[in-house]
Amino acid sequence: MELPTRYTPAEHEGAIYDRWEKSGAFQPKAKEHGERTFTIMIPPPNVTGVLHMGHAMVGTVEDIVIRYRRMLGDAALWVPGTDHAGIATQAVVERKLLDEQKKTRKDLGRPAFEAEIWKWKEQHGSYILQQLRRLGSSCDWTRTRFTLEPAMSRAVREAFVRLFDKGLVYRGARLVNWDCVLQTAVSDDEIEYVPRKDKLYSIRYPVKGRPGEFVTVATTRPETMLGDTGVCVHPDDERYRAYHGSVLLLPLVDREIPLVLDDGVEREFGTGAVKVTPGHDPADYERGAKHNLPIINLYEKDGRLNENAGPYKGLSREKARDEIVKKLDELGLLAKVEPYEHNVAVSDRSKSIIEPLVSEQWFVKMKPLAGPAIRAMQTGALKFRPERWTKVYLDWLENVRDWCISRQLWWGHQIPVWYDEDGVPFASRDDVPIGSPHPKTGKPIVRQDEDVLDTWASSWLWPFATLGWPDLTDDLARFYPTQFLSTAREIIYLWVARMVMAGYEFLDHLPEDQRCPFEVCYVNATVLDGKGRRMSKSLGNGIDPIEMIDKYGADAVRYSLILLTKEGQDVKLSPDRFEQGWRFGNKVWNAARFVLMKLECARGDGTSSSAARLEDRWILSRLAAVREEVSSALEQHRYNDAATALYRFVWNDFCDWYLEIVKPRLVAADDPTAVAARGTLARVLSDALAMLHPFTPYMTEVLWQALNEKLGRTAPMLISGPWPDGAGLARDAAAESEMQTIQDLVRAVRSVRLLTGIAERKPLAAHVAAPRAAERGVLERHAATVKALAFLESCEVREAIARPPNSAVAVAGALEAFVPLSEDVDLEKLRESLSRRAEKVRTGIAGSDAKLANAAFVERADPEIVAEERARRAEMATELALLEKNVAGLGGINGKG
RNA sequence: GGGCGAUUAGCUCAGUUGGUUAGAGCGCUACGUUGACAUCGUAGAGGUCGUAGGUUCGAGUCCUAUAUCGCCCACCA
Repeated sequence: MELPTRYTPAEHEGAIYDRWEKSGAFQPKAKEHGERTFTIMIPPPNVTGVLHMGHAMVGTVEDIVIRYRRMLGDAALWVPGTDHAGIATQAVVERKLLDEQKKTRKDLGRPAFEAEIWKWKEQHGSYILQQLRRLGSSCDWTRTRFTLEPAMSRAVREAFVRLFDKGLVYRGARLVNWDCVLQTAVSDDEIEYVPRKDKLYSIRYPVKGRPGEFVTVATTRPETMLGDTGVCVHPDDERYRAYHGSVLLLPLVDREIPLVLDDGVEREFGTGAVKVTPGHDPADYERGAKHNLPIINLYEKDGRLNENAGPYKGLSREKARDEIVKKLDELGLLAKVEPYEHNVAVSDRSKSIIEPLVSEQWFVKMKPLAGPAIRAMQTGALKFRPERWTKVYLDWLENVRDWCISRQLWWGHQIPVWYDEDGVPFASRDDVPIGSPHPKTGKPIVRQDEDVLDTWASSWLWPFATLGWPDLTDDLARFYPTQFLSTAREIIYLWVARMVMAGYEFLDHLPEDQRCPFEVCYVNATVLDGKGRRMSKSLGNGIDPIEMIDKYGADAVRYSLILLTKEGQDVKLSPDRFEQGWRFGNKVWNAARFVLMKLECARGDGTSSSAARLEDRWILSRLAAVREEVSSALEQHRYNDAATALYRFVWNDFCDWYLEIVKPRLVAADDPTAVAARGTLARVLSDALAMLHPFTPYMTEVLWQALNEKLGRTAPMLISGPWPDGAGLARDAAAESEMQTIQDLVRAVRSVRLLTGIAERKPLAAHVAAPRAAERGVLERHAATVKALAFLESCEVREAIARPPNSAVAVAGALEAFVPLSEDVDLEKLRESLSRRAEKVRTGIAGSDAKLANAAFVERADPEIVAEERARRAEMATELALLEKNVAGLGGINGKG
């Protein structure tokens, strides 16, 4: 089979992926004694989701890791799946319903609406997983999970009931973050603060019994005054000393509210007097509780004012604000309005302004769960990459607050709590029929709690629920705990920390040191746009990974992402950045194509291990080096270092030098030395493809098949490995050093050509002065190589040579190469170049002298370092002498002399 | 208010425990195409490593301060 000049991803990717999947390669291999398992659980994307660069990044890292472990021979398992994403999904389907049928979910009713969502999920729910396949993700699709499937429900109920029975979950009326659009509570972690230009209103509250006297308060939300039940001032604030113990008259409603002393009040801010609205402000809620102030709830679930707002009942928050400000102004109670910038709490999902309000919700006590998750860090059971996230994780856990887990939604796990006629709750693993007796009170059960659980209350069970928990399945025993989690920093609190808590809390059949759900949490880079901004839908600056895959191929997208991304460091990405990966792929493809063409001439011997020739020894030494580098980088999660090492090896060492050296011999099919070269070629290409496979799986698989076919080898697919074991490979310092001499001379001669304008391929005669016997030997033995690479028709090497008349010269270390010129050539550029080089070397010598002249350095530095410094200094001096001699020699008119 | 990250070539970024004359890709300049690849090759120009101190024989690398940009947490009405 002849490979085409261009690799066309679209022609291969689908077919290769099918073959991998059908072969069962994505599934962990059969269980064997003493096996090592390696498990990754995907961070389940929202079932409504569309693949973005963040997913691509996380997915690429995961796939590199799982492919590497699979090739190493581990029983590797990567479990895929999606998250039902309560609010997000419900919102999508509600919108669709409204658009298509002009109906709300309430029009449909709960069962019909839920059916509608399931229908939507069946149709669209695997979209993002299909996209992950395009990326090459080698997940075990036979185990695809969904956080709302029945098996997950069992796990969720089990977890809830256990917490309920231990008293770690409770129901109570608390001030929660209320999303007025979605009409549900959301947790503290689901809101964000956005800066907003607003107004600060100062309002006069009349003092009872002192006509004409006021206490003035400042607020950004005047409409909440209707819920005020007190005003706080600092006890030492002289301005208000006269009013201590006074009662104020709340304007508009004339409610009597006390002036309360609280040393938590900032005297400098505003007027130093704070209105207290315990029902609608978290800080006021606490102040109110401290001073026993009543709570007044002003709002309906949709954010309109309720009957407690008196004449303003039914108005929206905004409308009420306008009306109230207007009225206060009329009454002369509006003291001041000034522009003010502050942070406003906004719901992550609906982007609507959060209204804090008091309602009955379910909460999880977090403190007891946090302890083991903190210990996991201390015992080393859990590690973050980069390590700095450890602190972020611990800070959150140490200050963790109770978690509001009930949501007033229909899409989710309905809370497994039933109430008797007195409202006494009862948590159950199984459905409880209405009318059956409450196990504690004996009274009939009348209803199930209507709320559903926060999505994270199912996804925190993901690492073990996906393996069958609460049943103690074989899978659970075999694959838990997992080894690696690749994720985004936004969900360290929401998901990562909670999974760790859940692992310790619920897997109590395991010894404590085996409960942590993953060993390493790799926090990925955040992908920014070319201008350094976050990619977001609203900015429209996102780059669609699928579009990039269509254009450049999955391998190029993966490779580019990894090459650009140092461990966890944000990356600015513009579409053209994918070209680097694409170019590299093209290079690999063509190098392999060339090798395969030449292997065709091999007479069955592709495995010769005798690599006596220098270039063979050299490239195998480089291969040994890169193999060690890549393996160690992968083990240490330095993926970009691994990718870079491979890039340099393939492009610079293999293509630029090795292939160029062996090319002439390969072309001459009857050259007996070509056999050894072919053995080397096969070995290097094999190992390089294997090491590249985790990064660029598709192309390497195609080439691997072609290589094996050419060699008559029956090998399994590359996806199954093996990872190169380095057998027979070792660093060869002598070969690397000899090769260095050749490269130095060749580069020097090429440079001379360009600086003197001699055509690159015009044959030249070179006279090389090589005072050192070792270098002389190398150049003599490898004269053919040097001549071919530098396009020399002859290359005479001697210990010393006087510069021939009218010749150009190159200096490389202790080597001098003279090239006699047949025509009149301007040597000025060459002289400048030598001068520049001399200047650089002089700088080096000066630095070196400064060091060596420093007695402290010679005495205190490592003797090895000092010896190296002396050697380096001597080398530089040798080179400088040659440079200076030749600069002077070229000094005449056109260098003739 | 607290914490974290970034600051190195025109651009985007590497630089692993302090130790050569600070690197890569892109871009730029010059030259080059009859056979792996012009999506290529060869050579080259280009940087007082944000600033100021300090530690050290020696600092892009460690410490302190500071500036600018970004992110996270908390949040004062």
